[in-house]
Amino acid sequence: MPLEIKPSQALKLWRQVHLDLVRDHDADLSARQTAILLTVYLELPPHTVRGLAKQLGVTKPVITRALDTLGKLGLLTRKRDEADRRNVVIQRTVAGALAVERLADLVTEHAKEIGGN
Amino acid sequence: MPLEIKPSQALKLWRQVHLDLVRDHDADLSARQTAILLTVYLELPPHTVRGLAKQLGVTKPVITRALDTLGKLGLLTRKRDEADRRNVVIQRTVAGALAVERLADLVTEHAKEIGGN
DNA sequence: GGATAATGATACGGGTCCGTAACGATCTGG
DNA sequence: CCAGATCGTTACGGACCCGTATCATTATCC
Repeated sequence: MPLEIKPSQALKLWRQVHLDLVRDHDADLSARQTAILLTVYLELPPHTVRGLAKQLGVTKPVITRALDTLGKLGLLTRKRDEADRRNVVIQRTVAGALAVERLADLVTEHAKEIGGN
Repeated sequence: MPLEIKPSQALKLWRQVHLDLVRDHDADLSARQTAILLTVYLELPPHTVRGLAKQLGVTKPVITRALDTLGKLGLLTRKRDEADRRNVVIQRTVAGALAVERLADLVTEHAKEIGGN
């Protein structure tokens, strides 16, 4: 059963969630950072810098910098891959999982409030 | 009829749309810019700097700068209010309407692709 | 008219991010 | 082994955004 959303509903939902994100200004993530965070938490590991760069269609330094920021926020960690020490594996954290969960709740809550058209 | 979305569906949807937004990197808006753009296009006019600042819970310079950027992108325009020349009225543009419409389509398309859990 | 208030814009010092290019570290294949 | 490829990071110059404070312009009210 596909998820049925009308364009007008989609826009209301998008606006309401973004308003909340702006107002709770402790979690001011850019679109790229959000995409990275959700990819790490939704897709199967392992996640590497190169793999993320390819998925997002951006260069590696972009990923490195985003990981710097997300790491500073405690939302994920980097670990050197001991099997191939050139690689860095991106791992989840408790704080990151909570942030993702909160985002999910934010979206579902606002979806409930949105009427029929 | 409220909109029913499960948390796991919400996250998938959020990720897919953000991935698309990152890949079409002509429209790299921050959360604040997105909130402003959607507010202008969804809520009834008139929109002022002060009003937007209050709705988003941020200071006026934040709005001014965001309007600078959004104006430079052609997504909206400013016009002096002739009735009270202290006010600036934020107005929609054709390009902005198209961008909003495209975002709506993006969300609805990805919603369709998302399965039942 | 003149003091006061309100509105949006600007100045400033600091931080973050960008894209390109280069770099050190590590693996691989002959 | 050693040249070459691969991986993630860093350097650099430039652009953008932040928050606070201040500014110029305009309206209001006595």
